[in-house]
Amino acid sequence: MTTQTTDPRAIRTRQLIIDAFNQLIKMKNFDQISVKDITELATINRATFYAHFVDKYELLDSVLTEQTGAVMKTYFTCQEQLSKDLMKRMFLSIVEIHESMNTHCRRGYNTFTQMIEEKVKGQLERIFANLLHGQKLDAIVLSWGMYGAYADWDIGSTVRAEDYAQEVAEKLWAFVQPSA
Amino acid sequence: MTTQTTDPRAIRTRQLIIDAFNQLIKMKNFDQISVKDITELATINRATFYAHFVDKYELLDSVLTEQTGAVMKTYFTCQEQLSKDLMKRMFLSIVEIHESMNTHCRRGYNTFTQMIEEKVKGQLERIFANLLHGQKLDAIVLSWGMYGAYADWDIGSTVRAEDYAQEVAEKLWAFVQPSA
DNA sequence: TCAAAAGTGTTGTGTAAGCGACAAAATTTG
DNA sequence: CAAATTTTGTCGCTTACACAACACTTTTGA
Repeated sequence: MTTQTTDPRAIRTRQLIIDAFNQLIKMKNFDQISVKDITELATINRATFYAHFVDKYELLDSVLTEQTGAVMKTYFTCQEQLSKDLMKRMFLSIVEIHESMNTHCRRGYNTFTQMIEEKVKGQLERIFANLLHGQKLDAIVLSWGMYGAYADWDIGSTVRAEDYAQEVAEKLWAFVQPSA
Repeated sequence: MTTQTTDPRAIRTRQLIIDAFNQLIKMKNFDQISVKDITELATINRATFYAHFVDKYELLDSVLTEQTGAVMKTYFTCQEQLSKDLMKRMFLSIVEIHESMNTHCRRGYNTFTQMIEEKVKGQLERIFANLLHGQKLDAIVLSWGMYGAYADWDIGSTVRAEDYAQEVAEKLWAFVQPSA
């Protein structure tokens, strides 16, 4: 939860930076994009960039957060009850996050996977913790477990994502409901 | 020739205002568009609007100038030599200016025709004066004559614009080259 | 290999734009 | 018609951004 300005100038400028970055990342590797490139495309002053982000790595970080969050939002809301179906959709959202990142940043996808993993696990953990009313350890196990399952599926599973998601949801559900 | 800022902030803001206005003019009559509407859609402060334009009438004026100029640019450049063909294209540009205005602002087109006439005649006069190296009276006669021809054609001519343009060009050419 | 060029991050100063408030039109409504 | 509401310009104050200059690091290429 960063400060979050309401000043329309700051909002516009931030968006200009993000838009410019998203354009550049389609064509270049992350490490061959300079802050100068970004600010020139965004038609803002370089000094202004540093008023919004400490460096391009923080920019990347916040873009990834935004992207992953946006995809998740299309699969589920944080207000839902925990359920097998919710878990299934959480898994499927991970699949789509990677797919969209892969097509969006073709060039540098591999260099981002580590960051994406951290982002996604972090967000999943927060959501689980929220739904389980603060059972921190459970939330950690679930988020890591789910992401691990995804990573395994990604390596070379031949099963359809849908089916695998179902299986994962069953397993994790059993974990949170050991009674049944 | 207004001051013309190079400050990217001012350029962006001006564009935001113009874009917002162009959106609104598609849906509302000019006189039911308030400055407040424009600034809200443009997400700028109302006070800022008045730093760029004295009122919405000046905004309209400069938008019309821009639009007519943009269309003309697609038909000819100010660097050309005066020729029958150039005159023909000048005439055709008038036709297109009215067509595009008509489809663009459906609602309030009629209220603008007077302003468009003044803009177009003014621009044509400047171009003619430039090409004729400052024969002011010739330039006036030519611009009024050409626009008058357009107005007449517009009322109810059944001739194709192309053909009429050819005719007009011949006539005006004879005027500037009385020797032939 | 080393000089030129390009990029980084920071700072001070000036300016464009945001914001709230205001009185004075202009519009709407009862 | 008058009261209520909206719109209009304007003003003082604050903030976000532009710009130029800076020392510094990294990349480039002759």
